[in-house]
Parts: sequence; structure tokens; C-alpha cells
Amino acid sequence: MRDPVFTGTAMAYQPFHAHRPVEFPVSAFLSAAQPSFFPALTLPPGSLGKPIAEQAFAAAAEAGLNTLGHHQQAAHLRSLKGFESAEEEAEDDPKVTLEAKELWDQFHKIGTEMVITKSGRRMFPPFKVRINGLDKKAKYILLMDIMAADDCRYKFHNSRWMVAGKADPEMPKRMYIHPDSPASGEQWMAKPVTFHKLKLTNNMSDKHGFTILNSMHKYQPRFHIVRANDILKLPYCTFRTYVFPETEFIAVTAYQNDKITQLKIDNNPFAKGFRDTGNGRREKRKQLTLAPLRAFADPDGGESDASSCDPGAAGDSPAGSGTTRSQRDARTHTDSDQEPDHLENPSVRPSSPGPRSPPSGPRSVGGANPSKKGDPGNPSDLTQQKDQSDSRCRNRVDHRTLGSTEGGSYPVLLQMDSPSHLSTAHLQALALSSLPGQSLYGPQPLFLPPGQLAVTPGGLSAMGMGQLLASVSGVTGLGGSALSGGPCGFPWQLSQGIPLPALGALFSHPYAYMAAPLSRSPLLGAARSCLHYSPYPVPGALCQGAGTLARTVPASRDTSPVAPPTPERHTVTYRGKALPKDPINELQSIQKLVSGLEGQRSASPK
Amino acid sequence: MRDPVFTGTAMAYQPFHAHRPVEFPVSAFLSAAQPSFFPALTLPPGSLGKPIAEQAFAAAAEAGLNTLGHHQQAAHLRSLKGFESAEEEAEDDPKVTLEAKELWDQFHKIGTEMVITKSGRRMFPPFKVRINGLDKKAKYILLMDIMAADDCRYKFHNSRWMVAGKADPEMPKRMYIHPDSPASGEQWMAKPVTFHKLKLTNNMSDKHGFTILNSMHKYQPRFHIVRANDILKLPYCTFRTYVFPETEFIAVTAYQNDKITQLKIDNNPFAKGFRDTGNGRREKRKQLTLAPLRAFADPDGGESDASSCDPGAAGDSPAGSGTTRSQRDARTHTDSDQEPDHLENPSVRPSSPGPRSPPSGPRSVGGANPSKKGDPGNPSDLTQQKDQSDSRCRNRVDHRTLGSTEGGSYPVLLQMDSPSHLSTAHLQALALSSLPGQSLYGPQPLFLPPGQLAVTPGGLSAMGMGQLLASVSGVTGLGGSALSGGPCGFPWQLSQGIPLPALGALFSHPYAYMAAPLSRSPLLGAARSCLHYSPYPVPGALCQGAGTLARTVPASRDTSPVAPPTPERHTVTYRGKALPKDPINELQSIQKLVSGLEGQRSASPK
DNA sequence: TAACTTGACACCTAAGTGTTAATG
DNA sequence: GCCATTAACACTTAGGTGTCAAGT
Repeated sequence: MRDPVFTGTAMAYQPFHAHRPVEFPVSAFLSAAQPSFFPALTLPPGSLGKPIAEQAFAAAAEAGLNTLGHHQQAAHLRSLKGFESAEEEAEDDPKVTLEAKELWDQFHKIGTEMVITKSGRRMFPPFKVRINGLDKKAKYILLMDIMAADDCRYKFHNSRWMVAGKADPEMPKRMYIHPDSPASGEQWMAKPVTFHKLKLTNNMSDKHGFTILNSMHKYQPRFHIVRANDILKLPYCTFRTYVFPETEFIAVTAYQNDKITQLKIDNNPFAKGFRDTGNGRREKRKQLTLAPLRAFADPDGGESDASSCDPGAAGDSPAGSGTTRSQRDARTHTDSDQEPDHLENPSVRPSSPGPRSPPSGPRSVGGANPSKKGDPGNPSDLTQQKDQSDSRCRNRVDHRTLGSTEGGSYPVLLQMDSPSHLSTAHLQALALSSLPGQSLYGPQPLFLPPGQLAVTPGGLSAMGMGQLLASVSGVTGLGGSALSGGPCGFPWQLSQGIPLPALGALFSHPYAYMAAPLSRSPLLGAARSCLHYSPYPVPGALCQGAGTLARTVPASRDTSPVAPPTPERHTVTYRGKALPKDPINELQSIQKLVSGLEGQRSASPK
Repeated sequence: MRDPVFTGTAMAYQPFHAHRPVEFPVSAFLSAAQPSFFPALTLPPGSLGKPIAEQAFAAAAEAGLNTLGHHQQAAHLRSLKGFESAEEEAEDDPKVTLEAKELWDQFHKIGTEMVITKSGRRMFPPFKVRINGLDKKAKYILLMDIMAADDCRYKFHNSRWMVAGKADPEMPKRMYIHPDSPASGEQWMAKPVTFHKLKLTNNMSDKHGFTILNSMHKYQPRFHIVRANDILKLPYCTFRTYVFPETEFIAVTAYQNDKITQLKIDNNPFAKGFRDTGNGRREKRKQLTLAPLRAFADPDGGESDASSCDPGAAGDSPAGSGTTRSQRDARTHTDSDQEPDHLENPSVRPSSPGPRSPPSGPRSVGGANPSKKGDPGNPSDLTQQKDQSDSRCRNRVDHRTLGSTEGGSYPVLLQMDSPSHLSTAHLQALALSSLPGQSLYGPQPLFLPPGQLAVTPGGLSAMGMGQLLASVSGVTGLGGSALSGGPCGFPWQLSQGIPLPALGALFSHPYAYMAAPLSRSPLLGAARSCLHYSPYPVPGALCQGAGTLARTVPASRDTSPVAPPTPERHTVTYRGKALPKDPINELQSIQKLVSGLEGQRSASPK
């Protein structure tokens, strides 16, 4: 497992195409391994990749200008890139590669934790993917969201994670739109796509558009590719969803597993201050002047081995202000002495030391109806939970088709046609994002004027889409109270850095998965193009997305779409506050709320 | 002149509209004085304002969805904002306000200097405008460029600026497209638009897309509003150009005037380390540990008054590592004692002290044909140069209609229809920007593959636009050598953070001005909409833009378009390298260059 | 020489880290 | 006492300042 090669990429997901076997020759793959098609390419540091390029050609076409046909140009590019020459441009078949997979794997084996804070916290490792196989000229919207991985609440006890009850209700999840969206496939493929602007928080009333998670819950990030040149078309387009199981994590407010802490410290440049040298001695940096002060501030931990492994270095006091450092040391130094301390390319520690002691079974700690039946145990045992669907705490992500995590996992692909149940609140969200604001510079806050929000539902019903409102599965109260769809569907908010806190601008998203790295339905060809304005039937209840999915993406091989979680409704109390049960009523609540706010707002335009 | 109110905005430019007098009622102006329409609005710090909102509605319209008509929604917004209720949406009439005008004025009175470095330097004060009067739903492209203010080279001698010869040849100027472009008027108006990503450099072979300036030359930033939803349409659209005379500056590699240095230090947060307290005593910060080291590093200046005005503060050593500090102190402390030291809102020093000594006349220093005749003198005397058009070193910006700078200056508006001479190289530039790359994160550099660039000229000529090529007025060689159109037109490069260094993707831009803050031609109404593909005659030579301009925007009141600088051709030698004289030949050079590169490129796709 | 340019540098802002102690 | 949360803090990266000595 010791893989020092840490230069970035990992395995690419390459679906097998029986009907179009030559569309993705290996040459394309080789280029994908390059950091860029043009090694010499330079990009201004802060430039916005925006639609300029794409627009230029689109406009040229619109204007009847032949700025040298796309094919000609594409051929040109192709020859420059060393691409194959028979690739057609019209079709696409995206291959997505998780960057820094090795690092993700390391975390995953231990049990990844992500800190969530009130002010928002980035993910580490960063969620970063490399994409290939897009239509260079087509426009795509790239999205990311984070879904609950199961119905459990966890606790870290005796050095291992264990189930601590049923999951707390989820806040409406936000669908994070990559800020460069929409952009051409060419732009997306030019360099890895990062989502480091997506921040995690546990602040229920977050106004920044961050993703709100529950602490001590397990989550699974997802990545979506939508071929669409416009955000509004999203509800009518095919979502290609990619799940990298190794990016699963448990949200925490403070790190529980010291191994995770150490892994973060060793790999996150911002935590370099807490880093040890890999040579068995602590790294001592320019903490000369402050060292005495810090040594003075060593109250709690009596661990004196903080200097025990500090043999030969310069006469500085040991680095780091941590007092729990020795804990990490004791555990880490078992196998870290032989690795030099690379900076951004740190050596990777083998994950040989398994969980220390697997003692007691699941224990109910969080007060929520504990009806424990199975113990997911250590999150790193993900691949061992294959037949756990009967467990009380069942995964919402079907990983049954995944190979051994050690050998490299496949991303799980879900392809959905027109998830129509997204439509309504989706459009609401889009209406929200039609606000001003939206500029790059300065941390100027933006609250949404509720009055403006009210217009869109009205517009929807006016156009005969009122029934779509029934698909809204969640609502966010103005004061931060919220509910979730329960174990069923998740309410989603669109978010491109745009906070959508004041209204239930949500849309449910089927989270059923088709784990089909090698399967491909003939229907997918048709699904490849976005379906605009398709008059899809509106599901009257939540969690019907899987049906739509199954119709669009029939299962094949050993992968069948996960049965949609039963749409069981349950009364949700969130932090002692009972939340509405009926989505219809919830929606009406929204509307009433909006109307009231609208009245207030126009009354006092201040 | 003492204006402690420094909360942001300054005077707004409000053109007088005889034919539409009520379009911009005062209420809109009042809201413009607010930092934001919604004080409670929050925007995520790093969010990209991009086209999401606009696209949503555009797509809705396209889809036949009535997401509540624009008017209805606009009315909604209007009532919320306290806007007038009779404003029509279809028309626009932008009002542009320079932010931090007071600060700009302070600099301008002294004679603003901007440092240019090889690695690129921001402007300070930042160029930041607030916009009103746009069509909320229409899309706009906002641009900025920096043009030479006159034909002079300057030197700072005896504490004042004086002409030191004829201007050096200019590098092709880059038209900086605001990265959020295109965006809706609503988005642009929501918050001030900053151009801090525009960086100044003196590096001729800059690859970052920075604006290349000549040191010791005077420049005038310009701001452009173009109603267009696509970059490619730019050449066919009306440019509304706004010039704020107080933003004029002289580019320097090191500050010449200590007063400017002090003003920068006092106002730029990044220079806080060199700041004094406003109480007549130096500010001493946490430089305790390093103070002895720094005192040791005080070699040159024997100025001992560094501690002379350090009466009562805590027992720290004086701040700042500078040795010339005392110089600034001596000059600054004459009028700075009464002002507290606000942080980001520093108090403003009265600019009472005039130039110390206006001694010798213009002197030739730079080697370029010095034929001195008039001395612009201190740049702060801009408003006194009204009838200087006969001067050898004449302004290229007509400021004759400007009121006293002290009373607040008007921005100068130029409105151009379809500057067709931009078209060719403009399209070239656009073709350039159709490359991949273009992403937000990471400082990955981008060089343009020349092979791809070649396609566009061919496409142009194929569509009967070959003659437009004659309008190209400049060329950038591959090795960084360049030429300019001389004192006449400027070649421009489009730049949205996209470097266009490798090819002569330039387009000339008429710099004739209509200084018409109070004038309005009836033709302007028609000019308000973008003219697409209009078959404008192609000027066969450089510097004919003013004719086109005059036709489109007739002068009125006391403001007549500045007579275009005589299209005198002169041989340009740049750093000892003779540059071509004939624009046609220059273009052919480009084409040859491109062809050659294309051949090379396709031959060796590596 | 004098004027101008350059790069290393100390100092700053801004924001991403884990640590720590206090809190509930 | 345990567990989970939180804010202050020291440390980091990244990059924007003017200063200064040396170069052109």
C-alpha cells in the first residue's frame, strides 16, 4: 500500500461502451494523465475561466461568421495535443478522475473526518476531479453536493467509530454549482476542476451558501455533470452523477481520530505549523521568540514524550503548540521514520495499523430512537458492508459494485434524465439566483430580499406548473429552523456561492444510484442530450426519482439501482422544534411566509 | 477640502437628457449613495457573480416559461428598493460614479503616481465604479483600459514633474474585460465594480495579460460599458466610455514624489507597516522582537529624526524599516497631527501644500526626439491646461469641459457606435480567447498555441472581411518586440486575464473624446442599441476613428471631439529596434508570422 | 553623474490550519 | 465525568506594500 507517487491523479472512470467502442481511445486517456494539454500554457493567476471562449465561437456562429469551422479548429487542436483524429465532437462520454486519490484512500482507510465550523471549513483533501470525454464545444454545468451516507449518527469511542443512534434530521442540502458554470467542455477538461469554494458548516442559519452538515454524521460527496448552457435548463437535463466512495467522511466539530489529525497535518500546507519532520525528530521552525511562551502554555496533557523523540536538531524548543502532539507521535512514529518530509508532496503513510480495539457493539448515545441492528463500525470498512441493506443504519449509497478499496475504487455513475421533481424548487432557486449581488470582490454580504422571491412561485403556477410544487420536499424557515425529507429524498438548494437561506428554494434529488462502471444502457445515447422542457409527470410524493432513473438508466450487470428508500414520513423534530410533515403543507408554509415577507418588505422599503 | 467622509462613493456622472428628462429621478441617485441596495444583503466572499441569474431568466424566456414577467419582477424589486416606479426597463442610460473620489482627488492634486513592476502591480487607489441606470435584464460587458494621456515623457525634477521629451512608443494596450462579463445590468449595479485584477507592468514581454505601460509617462484610465451579451459582438456594439480625470497618473518604477508615497502608505492597508500614527508620533506595533535587527539594518540615511517625534508611546523602538521615513515625516507632519489614524478609513490630508519649487523648464532626457514646446508641468495642474492643444506635449484627453477638480469633476463620456476599425484584430483576440485554460484556481500559466490562432484571419477573409485587416495598427512580435501606432491610434488587445502575448491580436481604438457630460446627441438614442454586423467603412489608415466618432456622436455645447492626432507616421524604434511603419505591412507581418508558426506547430505537435 | 530600474526584504492583509481551554 | 461545541490563538500560505541597495 505504500505508494509514494503522489503527483496528483488516480484512476479514471472509464465506462465500457459496447455500442461505441472507439469513441475513447487510449490516447485520450494518456493526455488525461497530463496536468495540461499544453505544458507551456500559462494562465493568469486570478483569471476567471468564464465563458469568453465559448461565447466567442457561439456568437461567431450566430453572426454567420466562419471563424474557421469548429472541426477544422478542433482538428488543429487535436494534432497539437496528439489526440486521436477520429474523435467526433458532437457526442460526449465523460470520464471523471478523482485527483489525489492516493491521499483520499489514506484518509478513507482510517475513516475520513471533516471538520465543520460555524464560519465554514474547506474539505481536505480537496475535492478535485479531472474530466475527459466532454464535447469540447458543448457547455456544461458542473455541480457538487454532499449527501448523507446513511441514517446513522456516530460516535468515536474506544478509538473507533460506532453507531450512536439514528441520524438527526438533515438540513436542506445545497447543490453547489461550480462558479465557472456554464463553461465549454474544452474549458472544463483543460485543468482539474476544484470545489474548494464549497465550505462545510454546522451553522443552521448559515447565510453564506455553505453546505450545512450534521456533526457526527457520515456523508458522501457527489459530483455532477450536466450538459446544459444555462442554469435554468438544469431541471430538464440529464444529470451524470459520479460518486467516489473514498471521499466519504464523517463530519466532526473536532477531530476524533488522531490518525486523521496527523494525516491532515502531514498533508495540508496550512497545518504545516503542526508538522513533524519525517526523520523521527520534530521540525523546529522560526518559533524561537515565541517558544518559551508556548512551553508555558502546556497545561493539560502530561505527555512528556513531546520532546522524547527530539534528538539532534538545532537548539530550539520543540515546535508546535499542541499538547496532544505526543499522542499523535506515539501512534505515528511506528512507521514514519523512514519517510522524508516532502512539502506539498508528502510521503504517504501505510495504513497498516488497523483499528486498535474493536470492543463494544453499537451503543445508543444520540437521543434519536435507537433501534440498532447492525454496526457499520469503522467507516473504513465500507467495502465490507456490502450486504448490509437490512441494517437499521443502512447506507444510502450503493457500493456493492465497488471493488476492493485498496485496489482502487470506481466512481459510481448515475445518469438521470430530467429529474422533474427537481423542477419547482429548482426554478425557485434559480429565481433566487437572479438577484444582483454576485460579484467577485469583497466579502459583501447578501441577503435575499424575500419580496423578490415570491414572484417565482406565482410565475410557475401561472404557467400551469403549480402542481410541481408538490415535489418540494423540504423547507427552510426564516429563522434557521428546517426539516428534511427524512431518510428519503433530500431537499436541495442550488448554490453557486449564492446563499439561499431565506426561502425553501429546494428541490429533491433522487439519490438512488446506479453503480455501473461497466454497464451502459442503449438509452443513454438518447439521454446524452439535454431534454428541454420535457413534460414529465410530476411525482406527487418524495423519493420517486429512482423510478425515473430506472426508466432512463436500466440496470445491467450486477448493478441495479438502489431501491429508493421507502418514502416513510416521520415527524421531524429538530433541536426540540417540531417540523411539518407534509411536503404540500410545507410548501404552502413557504408561500405564506413569502407573501407575508413580501408585504412587509414593500411596506417598508428601507 | 477636508472631507472626512470616506465611506466610499463620490460624485455620480449624470448626463443631462433633454429628450428624456425623467428617466433618472433623484431617487435612483439616493440609492446609489448606499453601499448596497439592501444593507442586509450578504454575498459569499469568493463567489463568482457570473451569469447565472441572467441566464436563468433568459433560459426561462427561451423555454417559454413565464417565471413571472420581467416587468412584474422589476416592479417588485423597484418597490423594495425604493426606486421610482415609472422607469422603463428596455432603455438604459448608465450613470457611473467613481468610488473613493475624495482619495483620488487627493492623489490627483499632488500628481498621482502608479508603480509598475515586472511582476505586475495593482493600482492604488483601486479603480472602482458604481453604476446605475443600466437595463436590469440586459447583459453588459464592462471594460477598462489605460491610455496614454499625452505625448510626453516626464521626469521628476526639483520636486516637480516636468516634460522630459517626447513619449516613448507605447506597447499595444490591452483592453481589460471585467471577468464577470457578460452579466446583467442588475448584477453590475448591485455593487461597485472593481478592476483590481488589472495589473500594471513595465515588462514588455508580459505573459499575464497585464497592462504594459511606459515608466515616466502619463496615463488615463478609461472605463467602458458595452451593452452586449457576447464578447464577440463587442466590435459591433456601442462603447460608452467614461473618463475620470482624477484617475490620471504617471507610471513610475519607484515613487518620485514623497507626498504620493505618504498618501499611499496612509491609505493602502498593505502598506500599513510604513504608516505613522496621525498623532504626531510614530506608530509602534509588534515589532519588538525584530526591532534591534532592523535598527541594525539602517545603513544609508542618517536621518535621525526618525525618533524625534516619538514622545509618549509605549517603550518600543520606532516602527518601519525605512530609512527615508524621516523625509516623509518632515514633509507630512506639517498638517497631519490633528488626524486620528483610522484603519481602512484613514483621514484625509488637506492638499494645501503646493509644489515646492517650479524651477527649470522641460528638459530632454529620454532619447526620443525632444522638440519641447510646452510644459504640462505638475500633473495636478491638469485643469489649467485647457488650451494647450498646440503644445508639443498635448493631452490626448480633452478635459476642457471639466469643472474645477476641487469642486468635483465630471467623468467624460464618449459614446461610439461600432468602432469598426476594432473589428479585425478584435476578432483575432476573440479567437484567441476561445482556448481552453480559463479557470479560476491555480496560477497555471497559459501560452497560446499559435497554430490555433491562425485560423481566425483566414476565416475573416473568407467572409469578405479581409479588408478590415487594414485597420490593424499594431503588432506584437513573438519575442516581445512590439510597436505602437505612434501618437495616433493605439492597438488594443482584449484581455480578461487572458494573456495574448504571442500574436498581434490587436485592434485599434479611437481615442478621440467627446467630453460631453452635459451634452447629448439625438443620435445617441439610436446608438444605444448594439449594431451587429454593420458594414462600416474600413479606415484605410490609422487614426481615422475620430471621423467615425464625429459622425456618430456629434459634438454639442462647448465640447467638440478632440481633433484626432494627425496621423503622422514616424519610424518607431523601440529599445534600439526599428519597428515597421506601415500598418498594412505590419498586418502582413502578422499573417506571415502566424502562418509560419502554424506550420511549425502542426509539424511538431509536441 | 544623475536618473532610472531591479530584486530582496520586512511588513502587512486575508484567509486556511489544528490546538487549546472554556462552555454546555 | 463525558461528550460535543466553540472561540481565541499561533501558525501557515498567498500575495500586496514601500524600502533599500545595487544595478543599468
